Amino acid sequence: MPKDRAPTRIQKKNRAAILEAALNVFSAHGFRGATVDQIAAEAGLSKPNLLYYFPSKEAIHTALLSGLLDTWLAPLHDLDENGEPMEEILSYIKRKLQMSRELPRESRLFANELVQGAPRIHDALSNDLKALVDQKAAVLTHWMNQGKIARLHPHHLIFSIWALTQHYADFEVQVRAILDDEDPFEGAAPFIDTLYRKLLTP
Amino acid sequence: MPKDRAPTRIQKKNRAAILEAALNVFSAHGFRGATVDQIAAEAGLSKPNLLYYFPSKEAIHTALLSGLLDTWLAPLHDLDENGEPMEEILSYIKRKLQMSRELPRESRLFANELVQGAPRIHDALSNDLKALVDQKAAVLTHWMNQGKIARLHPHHLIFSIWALTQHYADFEVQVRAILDDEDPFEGAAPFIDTLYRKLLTP
DNA sequence: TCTTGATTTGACCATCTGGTCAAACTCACG
DNA sequence: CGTGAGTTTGACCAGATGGTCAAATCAAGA
Repeated sequence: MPKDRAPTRIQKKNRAAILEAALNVFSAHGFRGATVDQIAAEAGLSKPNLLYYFPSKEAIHTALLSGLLDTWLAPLHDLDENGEPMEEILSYIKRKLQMSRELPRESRLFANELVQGAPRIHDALSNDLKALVDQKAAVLTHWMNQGKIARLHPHHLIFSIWALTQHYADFEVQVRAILDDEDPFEGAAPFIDTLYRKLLTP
Repeated sequence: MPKDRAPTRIQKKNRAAILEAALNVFSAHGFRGATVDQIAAEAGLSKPNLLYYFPSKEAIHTALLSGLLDTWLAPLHDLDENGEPMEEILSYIKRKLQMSRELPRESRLFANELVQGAPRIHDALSNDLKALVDQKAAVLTHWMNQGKIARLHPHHLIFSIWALTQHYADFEVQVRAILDDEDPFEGAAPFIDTLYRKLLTP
């Protein structure tokens, strides 16, 4: 294993290749379903070589998850309490859906983890995530009190946005099996926009 | 393996115990994450004894999935084209949410399968499921044409119902991590009801 | 009770999988 | 160049896992 000096050119390249490969494999098969050989092959490395960069399969998975958590929560983080309520929320939803479209592997990575009880990120959920959600829920409540948006349970409002947007990435096969040729996101975007416009109008 | 006569008392009991145990294990760990030993232990059988009733791990999984698919789709199947539109849809949603509450393992079993690309039920999706959804989508369209409910993309309307209701079962850990003590379904039911009332009112 | 098919099990096997290690090879830099 | 750190690999290992099998045990009808 490399010492903890500044990473060399090769280290940067290989670490990145490993994480990229791991994202493919973990998101498609879950933690248990992924094999180190598979990840190594996809990264263009031998298994021992891969384990030269990460001490274990678990370490790769952890690195991936924690590295992506911020990205994943960025849209919610960006919800601005000083902005125009309806506009802020609809733009949050738009960014969230965009994310499902552009980063479906990331979505499925988290989905896999969550469906199985989130054994490896339970802490992040009840600490970082909960704190962020509670804070934004307070903003929503404030807007409701001002009469800017309809009064609803703020947490469930956030859950509904997650559910609706991530559904298209997480259960893409199902959606595609039902929508023959149609691009799922093409129809989803206006549908979801309409939905929340109606729902949030006081 | 037992001959294909009428199943004996013992066969019935053990097959049922195996499927029940398999539901626990597969829904919690996914196909690859589940082990035959684990299922056998949970069913109170030895591994060879379990494999006396089902020829393979795969066979148990298949039997489970196909045995539960009907149950899973029953609420949608029951959507009555001759009923009162708004009432029919809201009652479908209610039953679907009830199902997530009472059968979360089943929900997660399918979720696990879907997130990973549904390798084992792809056919059922593009045949049985698609046919059912297309048929019910036509009913929704008819209601929209009659002006009984707001005009929306019928397929996405159905997807949204699935997303919102199943979210509470599939990602229960996440929901519970954020809602401290609160029963998730307690708040979800009125929220979702309000949402669709507003959305569907023409 | 006796017989026969149903049920159960301990022992076993091949394969897969995460991980190790020493030896070989490469690269950057003095 | 030469050299030492960084990188790569073939061979290997231990444990887990899906599955097999012959022998033992059990259940129920004649």
